[in-house]
Amino acid sequence: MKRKKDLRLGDLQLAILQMLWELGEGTVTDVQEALATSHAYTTVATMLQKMEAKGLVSHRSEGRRFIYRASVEADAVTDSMVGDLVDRLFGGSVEAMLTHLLESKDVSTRELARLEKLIETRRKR
Amino acid sequence: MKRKKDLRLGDLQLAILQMLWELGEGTVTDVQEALATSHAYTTVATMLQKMEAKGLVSHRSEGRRFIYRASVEADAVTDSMVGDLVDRLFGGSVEAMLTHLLESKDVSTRELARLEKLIETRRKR
DNA sequence: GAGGTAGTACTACCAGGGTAAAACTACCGT
DNA sequence: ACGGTAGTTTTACCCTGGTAGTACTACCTC
Repeated sequence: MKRKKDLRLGDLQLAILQMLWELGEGTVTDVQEALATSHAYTTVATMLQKMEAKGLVSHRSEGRRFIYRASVEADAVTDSMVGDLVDRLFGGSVEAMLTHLLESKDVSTRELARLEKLIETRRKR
Repeated sequence: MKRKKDLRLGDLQLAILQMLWELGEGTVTDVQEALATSHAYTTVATMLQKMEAKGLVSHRSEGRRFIYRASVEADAVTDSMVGDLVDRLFGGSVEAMLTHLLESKDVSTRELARLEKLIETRRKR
């Protein structure tokens, strides 16, 4: 019941992946411009290199420039990171995490209704 | 709507805090022995020093040894770390996080019932 | 009071995320 | 054909978490 890869990504790496998931693929410039926070061109390029070395992204050449794409799926990363936190903070109990979120966080009444519906359909399986 | 301190603690630091929350307070040896994973005495001691510098723990002397205690509350840390992940992965939407957990994770039917009840009481406020 | 011991303090690394300048290179336009 | 420029590659830091050996020191015991 253990995730094979335990990804714990920093802000920049995660943001870059998110951009690539959104764009499908893109050059360094594409990614750099798409990022919410401002980073030097070379910072993004370096990060992409490091990420490629780790197998998070891959690239193909088009002329002399690189077109990057994510080589991990969004779901896998989300699952891994959420799971990691559930493990670390709630001893692996998803229920505990859910309870925590429902109890202490600001969830609107409308959202609560939506969630109830979600649970309903979820229970029918 | 921003948390003042964005804590992103590593495994050891979090584990140490958890031990201190559980024990109330303790010496280096206490903490070291309470940890699930094995670490050299000095590793724990060094980490405690670093954590004190950051204001995560504090100590008083008793004879020549230090008694450490957490100076941050469990809730604050949990909130901060969960909130951080919600921000990073779900654009700040607690609802999205909840949906994710309900959809993709293994939650038993009994738990779903419990959660429904929780939502019920939660809605009454 | 001399020596072991239980503590803390100091010092030193490593890895990884992040940052970015500087160097190199291939191409493009005039 | 030559210079600028759009790209990549190289190099070099910083910071933090983690790891732990070594050094120092106070105390306790015989």
